[in-house]
Amino acid sequence: MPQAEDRRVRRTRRNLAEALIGLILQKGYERVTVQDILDRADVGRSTFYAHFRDKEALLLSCFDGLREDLNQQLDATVPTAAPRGQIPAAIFAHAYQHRPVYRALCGRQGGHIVSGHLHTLLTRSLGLGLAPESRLGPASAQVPAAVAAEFYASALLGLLIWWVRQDFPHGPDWMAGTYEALAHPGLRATAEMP
Amino acid sequence: MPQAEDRRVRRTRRNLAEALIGLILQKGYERVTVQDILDRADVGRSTFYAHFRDKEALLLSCFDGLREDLNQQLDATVPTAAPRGQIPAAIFAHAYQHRPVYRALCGRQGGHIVSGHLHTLLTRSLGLGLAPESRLGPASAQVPAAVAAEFYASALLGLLIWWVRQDFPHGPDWMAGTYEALAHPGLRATAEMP
DNA sequence: ACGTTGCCGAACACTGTGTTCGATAATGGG
DNA sequence: CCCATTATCGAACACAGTGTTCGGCAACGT
Repeated sequence: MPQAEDRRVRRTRRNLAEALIGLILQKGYERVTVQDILDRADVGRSTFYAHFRDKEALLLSCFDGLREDLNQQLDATVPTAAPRGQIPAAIFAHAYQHRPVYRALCGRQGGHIVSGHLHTLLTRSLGLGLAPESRLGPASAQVPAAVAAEFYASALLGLLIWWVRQDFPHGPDWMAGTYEALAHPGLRATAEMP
Repeated sequence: MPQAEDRRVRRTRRNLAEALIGLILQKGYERVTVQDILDRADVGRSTFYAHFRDKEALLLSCFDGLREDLNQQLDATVPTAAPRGQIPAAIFAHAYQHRPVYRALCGRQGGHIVSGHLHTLLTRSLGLGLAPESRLGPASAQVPAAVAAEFYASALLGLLIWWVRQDFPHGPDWMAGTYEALAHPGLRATAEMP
């Protein structure tokens, strides 16, 4: 039983991923060509296509790496059935830990592909603990859970991307706190009354 | 002095725009080729490039059309220096009026290009009446205006795109109300107390 | 009616994509 | 340590789409 897989495979995939990320930062995802990746990673053309259908598949594999790592981190901090307040903080912390990758995937130069997948991911995560129909927000109106999830996920993703593109001008805790303050002003006012 | 421009020019541009929008709905922006547009619009290749640098330029010209119309509508309803609460409602109303175009530009098939520009537009609009540094939200924490604008703009855009992609399951007023309820739960709770 | 201007259409060079295949060399199990 | 396996290389190829050029024709507005 092999320990994980052929060493050459790991090497190739890692080289390709690193090459792509570096190139995105240099010239932007759209302008990166498969040939660029090949040259930078020093990998043969046929080899590339043996691993990935196209440029986008490679990009998504990078994203998947991050995603797994994030899930692992979430499961670690909160063993089972977590209260959902943890998620935003975990996201910001994770992004801060992996600044270079996030810069490439969510930065100005990154394509919008990853942002889209992140959006889906966040919407699912935030909408997880919500009944299909229920009043939302600390206060009044009857807002369907799906809509609320959409609202909060978009807002969170907006802050995250803004943060990345401004090159992390604040700490992850500050960002998480700010998000909470904007998302649940009522709660915050109560909880932090001097 | 010509009334606007050569009739042929208007015809060509209109045909191209309509062809693009139709094709986006059919096969998605990415898959649309310049040749597709040419065939559908029944316009010569060289003519296309006499008007637009590439596919994206045509797309942006469509977006610009919408944008101007929206601004005009905003200026109409609120003559000068409007309170910013009107903007979300105006956006939802505008989208509802131009459902077909919004479906193409912000729908699942639309590229992410327009969404990006819309995001910029909304962030600017919502951040307009805010001092560079100030406490935000009805309650506590000291949130910079730029961050708050980012938050609200992303949330609004998220709801808008969700709405379009669900094929407008609610009225524009309901959407605007829901947005307000989620964005300013404190205000809502006060304003709508029975 | 006329000068101007936009349109056509076919040809062209060019860039990038994705596939194929035989030869070579690294790998991990026995 | 050896060997069967398997990943990689590299070069060639067909293909799709892009953006440009230019002469002739037709529609336009005045």
